[in-house]
Amino acid sequence: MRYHRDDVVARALEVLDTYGLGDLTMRRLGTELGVQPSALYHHFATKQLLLAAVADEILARGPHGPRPERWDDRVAAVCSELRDAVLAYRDGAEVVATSYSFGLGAAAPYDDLVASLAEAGLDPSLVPTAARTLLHFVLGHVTDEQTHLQAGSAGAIDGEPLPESDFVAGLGLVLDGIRLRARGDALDRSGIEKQRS
Amino acid sequence: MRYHRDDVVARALEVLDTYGLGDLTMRRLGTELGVQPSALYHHFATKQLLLAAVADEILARGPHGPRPERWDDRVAAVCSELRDAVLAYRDGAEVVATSYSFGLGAAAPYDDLVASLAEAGLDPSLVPTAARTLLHFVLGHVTDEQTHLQAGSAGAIDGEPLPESDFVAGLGLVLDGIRLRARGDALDRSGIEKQRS
DNA sequence: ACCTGAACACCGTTCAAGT
DNA sequence: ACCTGAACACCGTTCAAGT
Repeated sequence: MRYHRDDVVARALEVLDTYGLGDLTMRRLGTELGVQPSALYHHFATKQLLLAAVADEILARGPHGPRPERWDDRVAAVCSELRDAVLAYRDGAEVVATSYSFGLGAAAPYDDLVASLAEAGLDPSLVPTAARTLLHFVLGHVTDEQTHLQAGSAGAIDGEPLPESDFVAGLGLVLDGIRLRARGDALDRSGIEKQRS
Repeated sequence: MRYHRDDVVARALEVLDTYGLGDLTMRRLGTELGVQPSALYHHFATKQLLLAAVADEILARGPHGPRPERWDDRVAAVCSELRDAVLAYRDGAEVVATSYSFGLGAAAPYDDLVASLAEAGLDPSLVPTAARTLLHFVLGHVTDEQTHLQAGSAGAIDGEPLPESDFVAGLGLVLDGIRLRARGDALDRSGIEKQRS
């Protein structure tokens, strides 16, 4: 049997979801496809690039609802959809976060956030900062959700499943910090607003 | 030569800082100590637990300035010291973030944040949420800083070094969201404050 | 264009045995 | 208490060669 790049990614996604990231090896994936591990290097130069393609596929398969009109609703929607997308696959958060941190994949949510934040009336130099802050929150939060959920490794704490509302609450914190600056305000250390001149 | 647990951690830290996380293997560390790799399992049951000890040592060696009196200044100080601590060692952010996500190490900054936030006058159910949100921001941001700094791996983007002010700006966003709630306020979607009843 | 077969240079971990 | 020696069951990647 002969495969294309997309077949390899699709099967990698199955292996990931069924056996987890630790068992998604080039050798295991080769076996799964009935092919030598070396054959995979015809499609991807390194395992890291394969994983970046897997990350992008996870995001592409995620929900894509209608984009709300208001910039802050749109930011919230992008973050929620990102969360839903990675939660749909075992270890999805780790795959996407790693790929993002290497600058290889997961550019789409970042670009979406930048586009939405550009309309907020923020100081333009704050837009990339705000976008990355949101991404760090979402990826960190969902990584926690997925690791705490499947406590199994040595010494892992067995926390409760984390209620869905916790994501909304955390996102609300960050979003309010951004909303304040969108109004041109910021809080000083005492929590008293400083009006824009 | 015979070693104690602490000797092993100290040497692991040297290997980490000199050669990076990818070269911090049980075999490499054994060689560095002039000992068989299997000898390390007398001190640590798994590599993961060794890395958790390394993470805790990175934090212990970090700066420990005086704790400001105001809760929000104290939160900012904890976050800044956490950043400084992990930036002091190559791949320090990744080591600490991984250890934290496994629930094995890095509990100290979390506990410090919870203690400070407890005095903020927040709804108590929001305290752990705010603490984790801050941790996600700091660890995500510093991981970015360290990976983008040493662009070297395949396909990595070679972004500029990220100015120090970007950390302060991002932290300010999250902190303002928390400050708003500490006052008993929150912003609705239009950025108009809702007073507590 | 896609794959085989074989090799290179590694991993983490276990375990009986030594001092 | 701390370590050796040897093994088990794996890794990612390269490369000449095949169709």
